[in-house]
Amino acid sequence: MEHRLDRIKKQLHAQSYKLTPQREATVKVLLEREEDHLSAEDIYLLVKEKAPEIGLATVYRTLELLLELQIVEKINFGDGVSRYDLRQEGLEHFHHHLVCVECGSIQEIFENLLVDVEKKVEEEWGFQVQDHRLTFHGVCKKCQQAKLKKSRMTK
Amino acid sequence: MEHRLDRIKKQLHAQSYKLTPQREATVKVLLEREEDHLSAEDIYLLVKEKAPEIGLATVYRTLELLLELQIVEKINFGDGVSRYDLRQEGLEHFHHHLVCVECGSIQEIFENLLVDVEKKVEEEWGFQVQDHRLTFHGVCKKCQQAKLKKSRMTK
DNA sequence: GTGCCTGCAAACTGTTTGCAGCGAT
DNA sequence: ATCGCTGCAAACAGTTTGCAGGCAC
Repeated sequence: MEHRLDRIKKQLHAQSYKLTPQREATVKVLLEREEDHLSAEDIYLLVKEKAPEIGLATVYRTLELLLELQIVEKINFGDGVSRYDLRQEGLEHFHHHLVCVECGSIQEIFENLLVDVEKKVEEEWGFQVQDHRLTFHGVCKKCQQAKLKKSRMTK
Repeated sequence: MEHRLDRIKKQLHAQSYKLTPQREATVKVLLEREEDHLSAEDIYLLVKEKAPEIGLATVYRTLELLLELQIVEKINFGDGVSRYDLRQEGLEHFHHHLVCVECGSIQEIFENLLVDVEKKVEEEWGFQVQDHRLTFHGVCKKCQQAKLKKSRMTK
């Protein structure tokens, strides 16, 4: 965990930005809650626990900065809120998401499922792909099992 | 074009909603500008040309209704605005988008490129897919050619 | 008259901006 | 002394809501 923070620190310095206490607290929250797809507000509240004097605007500015440095990605699952997701180190493509319509959980897929699809898009549509966003909406394993159980009970 | 309007009218009636003049004007705009990925504001301005007395709130309410009836889809390309896209009749899956980072154009792909991918997701992750969102960001054919031309000129 | 639908204005939510102050160099 | 960074408050943009009136049945 620490090494990732260090690497981010270096990335910032390389572009002559500083890793201020507020920025560090924000990055730490992102690292700790990596799987969580937090909104800016969520992050703000969590950062406040570490650094109570921080302002929401600072969180937004930090996130914008991290976005610019490609450390995080901004995603939008359809509710009006932007969520922030750490990019995987050493993974050139953006990972996919499985959003459960029952329980709202969000699972991540790091395997690149789109290699063939991208090839096809480049060949058949002449479109030079740089990045992608892929989200599936449906029912997660857990909720399927829960539903099954329920239907057996009512039988 | 008329037949699609008729069909939508029937869909509304089936759920005991009325196709009021305002709703009709809104749907007509959506049909006429089908390829355009309009925002609510865009739609509002276009509808105003047909029905100047309409209010923005009505447009929002109509779009919400159409969303509920699965006639349109709400999409978000990352700028803060929701855009509305007519679903293709007789196409069960939601179509894909190619967003050009150079010129901002948005191209649609109606072919379902995700059949194999969805199968894999169901099998390997146990996730029961209902719908998907796939967007590619990159450079469209036109802009690639324009860039090529430019680079030849500077040679 | 009942109930759906509308326009308007106000409210709300998430995000951005302006500004004065602070702290490190 | 400069300059980047911060907190606060105000501004802003997109969307939603409350409400009184209107229209169709």
